[in-house]
Amino acid sequence: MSSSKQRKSEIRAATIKDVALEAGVSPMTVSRVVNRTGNVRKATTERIQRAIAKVDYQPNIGARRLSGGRTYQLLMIFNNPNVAWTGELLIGMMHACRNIGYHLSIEGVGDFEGESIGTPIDYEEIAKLVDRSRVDGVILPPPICFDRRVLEIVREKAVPCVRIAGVPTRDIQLRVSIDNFAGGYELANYLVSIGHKNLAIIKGPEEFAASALRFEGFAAALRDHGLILPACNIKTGNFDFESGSECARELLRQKGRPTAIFASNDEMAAGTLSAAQESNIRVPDQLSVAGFDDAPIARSIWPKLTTIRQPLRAMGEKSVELLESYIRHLDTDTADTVRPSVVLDYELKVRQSTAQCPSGRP
Amino acid sequence: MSSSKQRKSEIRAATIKDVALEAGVSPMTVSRVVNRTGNVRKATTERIQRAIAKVDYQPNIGARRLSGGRTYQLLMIFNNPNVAWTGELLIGMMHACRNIGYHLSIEGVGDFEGESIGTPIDYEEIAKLVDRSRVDGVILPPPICFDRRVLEIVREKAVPCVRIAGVPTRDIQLRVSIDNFAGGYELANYLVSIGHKNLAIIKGPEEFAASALRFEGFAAALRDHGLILPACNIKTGNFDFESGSECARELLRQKGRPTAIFASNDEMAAGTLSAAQESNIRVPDQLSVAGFDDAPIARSIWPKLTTIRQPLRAMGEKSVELLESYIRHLDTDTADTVRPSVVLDYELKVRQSTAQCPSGRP
DNA sequence: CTGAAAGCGCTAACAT
DNA sequence: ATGTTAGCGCTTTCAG
Repeated sequence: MSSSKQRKSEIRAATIKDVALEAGVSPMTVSRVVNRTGNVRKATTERIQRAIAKVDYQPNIGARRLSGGRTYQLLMIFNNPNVAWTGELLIGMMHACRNIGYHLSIEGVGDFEGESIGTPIDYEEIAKLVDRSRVDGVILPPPICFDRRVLEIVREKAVPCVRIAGVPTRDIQLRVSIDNFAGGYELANYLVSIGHKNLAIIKGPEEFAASALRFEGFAAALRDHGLILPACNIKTGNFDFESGSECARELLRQKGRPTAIFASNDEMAAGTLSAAQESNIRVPDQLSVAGFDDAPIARSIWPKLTTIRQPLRAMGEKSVELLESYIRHLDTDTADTVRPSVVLDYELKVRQSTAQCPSGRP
Repeated sequence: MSSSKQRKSEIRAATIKDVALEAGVSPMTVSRVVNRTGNVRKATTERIQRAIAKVDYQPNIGARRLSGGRTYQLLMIFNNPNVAWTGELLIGMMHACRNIGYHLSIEGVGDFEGESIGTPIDYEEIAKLVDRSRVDGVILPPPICFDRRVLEIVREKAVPCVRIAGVPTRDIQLRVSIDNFAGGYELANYLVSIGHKNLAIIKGPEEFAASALRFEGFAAALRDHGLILPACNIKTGNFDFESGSECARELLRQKGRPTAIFASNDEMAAGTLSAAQESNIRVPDQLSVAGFDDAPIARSIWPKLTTIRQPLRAMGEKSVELLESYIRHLDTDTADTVRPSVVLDYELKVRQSTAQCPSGRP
């Protein structure tokens, strides 16, 4: 009377025995091939691989975790209330997990019911989470991946960990990111190329390494063009809509107000647009606004945002792949063959929120 | 040399045997309690439950799926490119899954790389997915839950299934939703209460049952107030930003243009705002705009959207709980004790995109 | 380089 | 109402 028995299309899935029979070897040898544990003759390996394809074998994850030391389970811990952003990563991760036979669980920490980033983190909760969940590895997206205490906890527990964004640290090597500095640089370069000379930036929170890099790239480009970035044109927001519009209001209130504002992410760029509209400043005619991320919101507002696109899904996939290969190499003794840091390509997306600098202005 | 053995805090997790020992019963009796399979004396049950708490026992899902008929795995199939929206559901689902000891996998079908809803569905792909993944149950959020062919496939495979939104059907009973009719009604009622008489609606795609209900509720409220809804004030969009602005442009181009527009979801409402801004129509002074969902975007644009809030996370949670209880009752013979349809509360959120109807206009 | 034996934690089926 | 037995599919360990 079990539920699964009531399913009509019940066909027994192929097991390791089926493959062994098909290839004329023992299950153990098949296991070695599947787990790439080496020490199998090439000819045998190929024969087994053909057999695997033929019977459409997929290892039973339940059996694996029962016998082996691994749990075949990864955990993503997140505290970013921007679900659209995190969701894009998540889709990539789940996709990669399916491909490599892993499960993914996710845990939200802190108050991500609200919209604002940076609510306090309960460190004990995280420690417990990592202990209890008994996962093979942990994935940390921003902003939690910038938190030193969290990184410490992960190091103490000695659980393999990959970070999305962030900068390399001594303890936690695995990392997937784009080149945030170059992204900031390219964006500034573009804004200058269309005539802007009086530029402003809304930085992200100080703790975000990615945010600092975007700022540095931006500033470097202005320097290289012989432009100055006055302190009054540098604001610091919180990566959310409210802080973006807050900072923009301050910038737009100034006498010689900037002709272009770079908000360090799309949410704050949306806030900037909002502030401009409140003040009847027309974008892009009177003001150019650019964001960073190419989050869904970049295309769901008017005007659509010029932005630097991060390949979030690809980053999610890569993070899982990287982590898994690291975990796998831990068991053999070739851990050092894993390249710890993967940097993916960004892309400048020019849309309607930026335009040639209105002539007649400095 | 296994990776897990290198973890410092390695403490063997409690097994069913530990519980049995602690409670002075056999593992089998513990199993019966854990799985609520009945036929255990109340006193014994309580003793076992205390033991479970004491040793902090959590069933090993791997062992469970290996021995039992169940896979303890659910599958969400989605084709909605709006990741923010689907992501909210997902968070709720994952949360519930963790609580009940299930795993969740997700599969995107169709081209959800793009932004537009309603790309063609590959039915064979779905059939294969359900076959291959061998899950205990399937969760279908909109819009895929409105697709008749998909529902047919699920019925043929006889796999338990819960739908988010949608209307009851003969074959697939399990369903979580809000009262879309009432939501549409309440929103229209509110708009009329603040003086609007010339109202327009942008409907969602015809196939979406939820969309049709919102429309009917909206229309009913107008009728009840003695107002008419002329055909020229009814447009049909695609639940995305582009179609929303497209429809709004048409509405605003008209002679006696409406003073309030209800877009059937927030994405289309955002598009409506965009169209208004293009035409220099000030919202909410000259035009009120309302959406539906309270998706994240409702609070990331200016002016913030008046909308009907759907409790998406709660809906995600409920869908998993409902499905699991159904699956569990399949094994015993009390399937009919599961209430198939759960209707959660919506909430009218009044924000800045709506205002008193400008007097002097009809 | 390959195989045989044992057991992971749990539950179905069969006792009692 | 409770206990016993067997086995799920895989990997670890130990033998060749």
